[in-house]
Amino acid sequence: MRSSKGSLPVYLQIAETLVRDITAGRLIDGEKLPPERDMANELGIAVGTLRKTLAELHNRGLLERIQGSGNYIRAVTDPQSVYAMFRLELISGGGFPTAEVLSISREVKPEELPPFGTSKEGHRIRRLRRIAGKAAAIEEIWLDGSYTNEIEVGDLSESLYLYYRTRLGLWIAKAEDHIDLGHVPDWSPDTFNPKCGEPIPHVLRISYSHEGGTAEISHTWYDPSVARYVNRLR
Amino acid sequence: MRSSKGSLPVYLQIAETLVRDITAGRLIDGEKLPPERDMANELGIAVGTLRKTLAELHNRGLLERIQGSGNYIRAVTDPQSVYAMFRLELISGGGFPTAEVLSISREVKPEELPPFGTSKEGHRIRRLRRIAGKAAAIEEIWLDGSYTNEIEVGDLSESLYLYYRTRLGLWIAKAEDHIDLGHVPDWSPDTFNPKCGEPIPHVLRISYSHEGGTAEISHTWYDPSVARYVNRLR
DNA sequence: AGGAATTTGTGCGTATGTATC
DNA sequence: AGATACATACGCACAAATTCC
Repeated sequence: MRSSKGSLPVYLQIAETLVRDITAGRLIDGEKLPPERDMANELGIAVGTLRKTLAELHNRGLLERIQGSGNYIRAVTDPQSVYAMFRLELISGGGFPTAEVLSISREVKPEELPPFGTSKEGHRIRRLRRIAGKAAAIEEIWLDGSYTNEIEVGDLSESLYLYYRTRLGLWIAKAEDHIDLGHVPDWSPDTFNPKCGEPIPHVLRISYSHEGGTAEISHTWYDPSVARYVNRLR
Repeated sequence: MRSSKGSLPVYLQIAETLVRDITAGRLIDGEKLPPERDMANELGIAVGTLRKTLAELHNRGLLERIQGSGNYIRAVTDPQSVYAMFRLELISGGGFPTAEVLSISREVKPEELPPFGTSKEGHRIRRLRRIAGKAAAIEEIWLDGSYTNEIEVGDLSESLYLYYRTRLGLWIAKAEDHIDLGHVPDWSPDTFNPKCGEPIPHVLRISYSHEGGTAEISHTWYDPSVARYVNRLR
C-alpha cells in the first residue's frame, strides 16, 4: 500500500514518476502505455485513481488519450528554470543558452537610453549569447549605477540575474518587452555581423523593474533566422 | 433519469446549465453553491458525476473550490482592458486595435497544429487586425471544439475574449508567445500581402490556457514595418 | 481554546457505454 | 462481428480542511 501521509496524493505521486520517466527518456514520444487496468494492477492502485493521473498528464499536454486505442506519450520540452529570464530559443525549439561577457564598464548613461533609475551612471554590460553553442544574439545591458559601485567579469559566472539576486539583493518584479527591427551596433563581434541579404536583426528591448522602479534596461539584437522569441506567462 | 443518447455526457450537460446560470446572472460572483451531496441529490445524479462537473468549471476558471468550506462562483468581470490580450502596437507606439472577422468554420484540427485541448475538432477563426485603421496583421485562431458546438460571426461583435468569458465561461489564465519569421498564408487579404523587397512578416503564435489546459492557439502574421510586439508583464 | 459538525478531497470497486482495432 | 480499451456513471469509505459552537 502506498503511504500518503504528509505527502502528495497517490494520483499525483504517480503523475510525478511518469513525468520523471518522460524527462529522463525512459518513456519516449509516441510510446503507448499499457491498458489502464493492467497499469493500475502493476501500480497497485485502482483504475479510477490511475485515470486521475492520466487526466492530469493529459491536462499538462504530456499525454494523448484515444478512446478504444490507448494512451500515448507526448514528449515535451523543458521545464523552465535557468531559462526564466531568457526569451530566445532556436528556431527548431529549445537549445541551451549560455552567455559570454564581452565587456563591463561604468559610464554615464547615454542620451538615447530611456530615463530610469536614480543614478546618472550605469553599468554597461555587453554579452554574446549562444544557444546550443551557436552565436544567436548580442546584448547590451544597462544596470542603474546605484545598486553597486563595481561589477567584475568574474562576478557574472553564468547567470546575470542570479548575481542580481545573490549579490545585489535585486529581485525582478516586472518586465516589459519590445521587438523592433534594427541594425546591429558597431561593437558587435564579427561572428555575429550580418551577411548581405539576410534579414535585418531584431532588437528585443527589455526593461526589468522591481517595486521601486526600473533597475535595468537591456537591448538584445538577435538574428531571426537563428533564434526566435518565446515568452511563457504563468 | 437523464438521457444521454447521442448528446453530451451528463457531467457536461450540468456544466452547461451552470455556465448559463452564471452568464445570465442567476449565479453571481462569490455565491456559494450547496454542498455537493445536496446538489447531487437535487440534480438526481451521483456525487462523483457532479464532482466531474465542478472540476470542469474549475478548469475553466469559473469556480473556486475550497476543501472544508464550499464551492464558490468566480465570475469577476475582467479588470484588464480590451487591449490585455493584444500585443501589437504601431511602430510609433499605441494605436487603437480593431478586429474584422473574415471567416469562421468548424474543422478537424490540422496536423501542423500543436496538440491541445480534448477535441479532435476546432473552431477556425480568421480575422483582419487593424491598428488605428491601418491593416497591420491577420490572425488564424483555433479554439478547441469542446467548448461550444458552433460560433456565429455575429457572436464576435468586437472582442473575442469577451465572447469567451460571457458565452463560453472560459477564463484565460496563461499565455505563451512565440515570434518567428514566416510567410503570410494564401488566404490573406490583398491589403496585407507584402510588397516585393519588404521584410518578411512575423508570425506571432500565442496559446491561451486556463488552469486545466490549453484552450486556444492563434497565429498572427504582422508586418514588422507597421507594427511591433509589446508585452507588459505584471 | 477546543472539539464537533460540515464540506470538499482522495481512493476504491463495479457496471455499462462507446470508439477502435 | 468480436475483442479490446477508454469514457462515463454510480456508490461508498475515509482523510483533510474549514467552520461553528
